[in-house]
Amino acid sequence: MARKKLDEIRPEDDASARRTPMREFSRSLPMSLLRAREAVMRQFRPSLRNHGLTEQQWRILRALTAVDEIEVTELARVAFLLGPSLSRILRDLEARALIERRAAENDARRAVVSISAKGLKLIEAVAPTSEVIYAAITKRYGARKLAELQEMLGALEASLAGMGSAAEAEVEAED
Amino acid sequence: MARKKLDEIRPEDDASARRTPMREFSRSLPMSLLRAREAVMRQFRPSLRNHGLTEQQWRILRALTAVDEIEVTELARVAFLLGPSLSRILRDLEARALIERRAAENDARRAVVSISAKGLKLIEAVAPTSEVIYAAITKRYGARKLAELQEMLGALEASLAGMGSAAEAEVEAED
DNA sequence: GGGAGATGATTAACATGTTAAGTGAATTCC
DNA sequence: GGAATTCACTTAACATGTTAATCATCTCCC
Repeated sequence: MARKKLDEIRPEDDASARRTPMREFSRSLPMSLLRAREAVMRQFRPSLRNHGLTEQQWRILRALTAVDEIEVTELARVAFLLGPSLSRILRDLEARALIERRAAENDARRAVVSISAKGLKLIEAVAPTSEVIYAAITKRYGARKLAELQEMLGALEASLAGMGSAAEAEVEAED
Repeated sequence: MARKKLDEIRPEDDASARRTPMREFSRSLPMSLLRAREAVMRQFRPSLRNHGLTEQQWRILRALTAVDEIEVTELARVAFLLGPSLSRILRDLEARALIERRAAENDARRAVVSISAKGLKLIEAVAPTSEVIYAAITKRYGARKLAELQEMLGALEASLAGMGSAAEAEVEAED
């Protein structure tokens, strides 16, 4: 139960002595992506917060400015939110009169959402600051490098798109 | 209030007609990072779930296998979790006897955490599948390209590290 | 045209993200 | 050496992530 104290082993021996060989934790791909995204979002969050918006609310309003109206399912795909999150947020945004919602013409199951005039006004108040931040990031990191990074991220997403979960064998083995 | 109907305008006119010029939403850096990370985590989540672990619980146990024991604050830094999240998760992991906790010797404020034998056993049960998945991702995307991507992500994080929020001027203006 | 299954959206339940406030212990500094 | 401050951690409160279940509609097919 009790494991070796730090002063009984040299730090370099630590990993090899006890562990299943694994990649250094902090260098795993999920952690790299998480830290990079957090570093970026940390720049934007204060400005959004000043305008009473969360990151996800901003994503939704932002997506709505690009279309006249859109069905909820399609909005979820575009804003990259799961249905339940989107349901809650739309309820709140509608209560704040930032969006409008109506039923689809030919299918009572579907709902169609659009941004309101008030929502557009809010977007226009936030957008300039967001652009300034984005420009600052681009300048710091380099426009070319940024484009290359985005291309590589898109390629990663694409290469994993058709990858059936490698855990499937394990699932079956434990059923 | 009412905005143009889709059949009253041509789709190409839509954006330029109403919007503050902004980057195409789906190509923004935060969205690219979010989608890429989700594509990766989608591969791992089923396996973790089979073992009753969330992604964050796994991160914590994983980090604990690399050290003998560690203070909570340092663990938060390594596992990239905020204090409140970590507090809750440690409480749960302790209740499941996957970790052990004690007070620091010279400072009653600090808590020191370590993984238990049961926790180690769980890690060793999950690790092989995780490695298989990681290997599959690496093969699909390319080992060299993956290394390059991680390097670029690290550089992005580093270049933004010292960047005071660009929203500061805005904050002061609205106070 | 009606019942079985599929579909779109919401609700439920639990875990985490995020900021602010609280608590107890150590440090500072006069 | 004690009040004020700082520090480590926890709680609180609210928003979102995640999976499962529910509900209403729609489609298909007999």
